[in-house]
Amino acid sequence: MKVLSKATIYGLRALVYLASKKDRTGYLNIGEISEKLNISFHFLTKTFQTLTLHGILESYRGPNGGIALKKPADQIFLTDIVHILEGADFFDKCLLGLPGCGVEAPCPVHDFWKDAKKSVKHEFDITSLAELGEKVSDERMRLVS
Amino acid sequence: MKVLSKATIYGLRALVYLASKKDRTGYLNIGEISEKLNISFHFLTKTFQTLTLHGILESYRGPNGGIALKKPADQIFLTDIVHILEGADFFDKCLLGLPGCGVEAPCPVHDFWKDAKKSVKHEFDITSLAELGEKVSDERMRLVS
DNA sequence: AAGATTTAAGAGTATTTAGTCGCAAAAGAA
DNA sequence: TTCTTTTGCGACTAAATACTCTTAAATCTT
Repeated sequence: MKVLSKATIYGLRALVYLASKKDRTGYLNIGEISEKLNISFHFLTKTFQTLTLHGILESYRGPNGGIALKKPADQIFLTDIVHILEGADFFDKCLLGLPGCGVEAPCPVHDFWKDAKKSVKHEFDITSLAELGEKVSDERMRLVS
Repeated sequence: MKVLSKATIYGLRALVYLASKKDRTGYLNIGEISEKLNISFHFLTKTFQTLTLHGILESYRGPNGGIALKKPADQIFLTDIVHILEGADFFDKCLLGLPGCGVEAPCPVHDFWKDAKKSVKHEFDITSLAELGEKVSDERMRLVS
């Protein structure tokens, strides 16, 4: 069940990594992140640019530069990131991709899908980077390798 | 929120259409279906071939040939179709696409995603073509145009 | 048997997504 | 000022997905 594009997946992983490094002050080097997470440097850079542009990150060039979360990790939710990287209508699309499908003329699967989607959206809405970052520092994954 | 490939979306729409035509006996012409649903004939044909191969449809060549559901519509569930067209591991994948992510070494979002995914899977498991076909005949969509 | 109809199958094309590369711009260090 | 580090940004390449076209095979009709 593929839901997110690679750009979003990479962005998410990197942000979770950032959130898990909350002790470290200052900027985190993109090169280092891409290496640790085994993600293409240039690809990740582009995604970070988007996130910087949308106020999730702040960046700084030059030695000891890099990126940092612009807001506390507990104020950034999955929904925010997904909306920025996948589009604002991410949760509004019809499962069957029917253009006219909506409240007035729902497609056959609309109702059933609406419920399932709602529960996914709810998880995205309440899950913050801080929460996910905690789990990483709990040594429960090799995301940080 | 894109979940399904176009092939699956088209296949689903066509199957729902088929299910809604339960009064009609015999085979339904692929050309007619593709025209009614505004889906590329050749593309749809390939998807139907896959579904025929996997026992969802039966096909017949020659005049008055076409395709028909091989089983009653209330015995075909979304899960079946999705597994055939998207792969058997459709509901088993990690949201972040981490290769090693699983029960033993869950990734940070694994737990939260697991719950959301479970509810989607449940809807897929209990929703049959018959149910969706009913809704179409209820004139609630322009799927049949 | 010959021709028409309709699915099967595979090759070919186009579009989208993913990933790479090179250089410009900002900032610090020597 | 010049060199080094590091992000910004645009162009390019590769791969995956979506779509099209042609021909073969099955079946019916005449």
